[in-house]
Amino acid sequence: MSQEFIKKCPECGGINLFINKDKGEVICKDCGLVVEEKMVDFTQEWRDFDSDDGESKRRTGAPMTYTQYDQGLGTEVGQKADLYKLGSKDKNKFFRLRKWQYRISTAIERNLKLALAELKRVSSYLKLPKSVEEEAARIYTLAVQRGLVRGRSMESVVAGSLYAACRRHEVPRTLDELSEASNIEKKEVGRTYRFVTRELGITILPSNPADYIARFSSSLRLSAETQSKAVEILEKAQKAELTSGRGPTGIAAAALYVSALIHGEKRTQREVADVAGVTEVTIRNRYKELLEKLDLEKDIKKTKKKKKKD
DNA sequence: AAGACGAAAGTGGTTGA
DNA sequence: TCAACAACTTTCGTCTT
Repeated sequence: MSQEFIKKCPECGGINLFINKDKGEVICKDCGLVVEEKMVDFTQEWRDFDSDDGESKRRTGAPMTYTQYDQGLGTEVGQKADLYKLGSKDKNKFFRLRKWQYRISTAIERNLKLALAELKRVSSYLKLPKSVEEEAARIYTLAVQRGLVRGRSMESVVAGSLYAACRRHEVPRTLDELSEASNIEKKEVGRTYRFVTRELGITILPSNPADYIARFSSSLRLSAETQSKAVEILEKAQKAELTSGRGPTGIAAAALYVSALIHGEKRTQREVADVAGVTEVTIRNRYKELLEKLDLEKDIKKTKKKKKKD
């Protein structure tokens, strides 16, 4: 196992790293950056196969999960059915405990319970993988704990968390898609997304146009060659610095459009624009840039000539 | 007739004073 | 907080297939 230990804070270079094993986080004491989340638990895992007291060292149980509002570990203080066993002294104690437990749990847990139901709904609507759903739930849980939901609607924070989780796992859905699935305005999703990621110190890698290709390509029913050609074009485009600052979907759409032309699988600009959620004009602009900088015109002409022969 | 192209004006978000 | 700005959209007229 080659697990690299982080010794310096990548943000400020400080060496005052605080390791919180319970939360699985490493936090820089100097600048507050969350250096590493969900780190591996390095404490000794006790395994004991053949001694008599092995039972007590075994760790079992259902896997812990963030999509369960109490992470599947909730405790209920007593059931009414137990009451008949207790004397009056114990009954008092019982009620005090129950009240106490009720107080501490309500606010946050009730919120989580509702929110995670919504999260699951949206997630399944978008057919997101389980890992993304988990990540989103984790992000949302953190957000609630830090009181970031105050003043925002629960749904919008859910949508923001999901969007962030998608980005982190490189299974990008567009803001439009999230907006549609969650019934939250696009700009609101974007706003809470930015807010949540900033407040939680989640590093956001700029989304890569190539990640969109596969999905767009399949909804346009393009061949695998066209798809890989599009990725190829994208790589060249990135080297020519055509991608920075532009919307990733527009670039992906244009690359796919060109690639389709080259392989004689023509799609109209409108068709491509629709699946990518951009306008024809944007595709045209990107398309024009691609032709100019990447010298692709000859490839297109080739396929045109071929067609004439047929 | 449908699609491609381009110009011009409008929109929402970022940035820097 | 405001203005400048870039990316993107909307709309519309013209050209091409």
